[in-house]
Amino acid sequence: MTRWEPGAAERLAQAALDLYAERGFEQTTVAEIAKRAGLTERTFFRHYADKREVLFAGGATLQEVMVRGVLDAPAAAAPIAAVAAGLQAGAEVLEGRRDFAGRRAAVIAASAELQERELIKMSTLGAALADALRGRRVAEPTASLTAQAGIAVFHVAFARWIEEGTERELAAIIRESLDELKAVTAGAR
Amino acid sequence: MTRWEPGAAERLAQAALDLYAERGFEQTTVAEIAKRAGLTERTFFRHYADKREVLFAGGATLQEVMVRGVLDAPAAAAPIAAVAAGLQAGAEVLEGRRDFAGRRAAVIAASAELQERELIKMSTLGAALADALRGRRVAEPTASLTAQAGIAVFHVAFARWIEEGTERELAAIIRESLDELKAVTAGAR
DNA sequence: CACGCCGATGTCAGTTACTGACATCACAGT
DNA sequence: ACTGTGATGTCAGTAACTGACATCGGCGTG
Repeated sequence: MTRWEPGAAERLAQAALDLYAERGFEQTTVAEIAKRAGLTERTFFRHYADKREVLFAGGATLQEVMVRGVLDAPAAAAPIAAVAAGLQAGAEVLEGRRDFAGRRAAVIAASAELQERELIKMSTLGAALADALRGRRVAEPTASLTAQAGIAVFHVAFARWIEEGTERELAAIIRESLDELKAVTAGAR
Repeated sequence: MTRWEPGAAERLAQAALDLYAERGFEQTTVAEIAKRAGLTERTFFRHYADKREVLFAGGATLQEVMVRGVLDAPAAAAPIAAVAAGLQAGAEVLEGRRDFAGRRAAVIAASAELQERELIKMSTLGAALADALRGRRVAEPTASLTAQAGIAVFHVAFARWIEEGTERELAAIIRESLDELKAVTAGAR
């Protein structure tokens, strides 16, 4: 007989996503989330640093996968190609969870506060990708600019993936967006 | 005899920047800021929506100037060139306030919460630039990607401008960073 | 098997960001 | 003089978050 049901963090995350979707992020109190998960408010904050983080905790995994993808790209690959490889690796992780990703994205889109957190996560990811590029002996500012461009591509592609009702794969949309970026910047200056 | 000293918003902003710099953002309470400005906490929130916004209220002006710069670029200019014109217009506004910008940047760099707010302001700026491009009949996704790239360039250039102790002009650093972006993406795919 | 430590949770009190409702009073216009 | 208005003050309240301490099953150790 266990003293508590296992999976407290998962129950909290599920309850939070449901409540945020039902009545909005600002209108949901942490006490309500905890109650629905069968726990107390204090326990919520032991698992998640704040009310927003419950939606973003999974992002660390995605970042690790992408960084590995960049590092494992062929040594001869150009910086932008290495980043592309990282994005593709990340896309594989997401590929099976489109409806979860969509529900989560809708909740975030409805709250300015959550958008702030999303942006800083993206920025952290960009920094991690830049770091990976430097690990491949790419110099600054090429590393940072390339990583930023990669993030922009991912952002645009992810939004399209969620928006399109179709079965089109995220990986394909990323390739397409990258081509578009190339076309845009070709005429620079 | 006036009932209150004028310039309440400015006094609050000054007091906030000073205190954030002295002891850090999280360690400063709104009550302390208000007291130093000779006002009450409630009045602080009448001028600024929250504790962070006091550092970002001026950003609206910068955005307007940049948007105008994009719209006023020659009709023949390519999207990326129009964005570049907008960034240059923004640079002019900042050019005279390097030490203020530096102090503010240092405070923001020391706080994750403030970085979140900074990022969303940058994102809003990016959206506004994309909108301006669409006003120039640039189609999606070119408009968004170009604007994003412009933001990335501005971000990198601004950081360098603050970091370098020299008298080098922000405008010049922006031109240089833009050239680097062009070089990076030229090899894409 | 008894003991004792550990880790996840609960309980409780406190701080602080932020909000709504209402009061005050110099100033401006009439 | 009379009155409306706007910027501020006062006060009470909600909810995010934190620190300190209590609880008690499970697990390793002797």
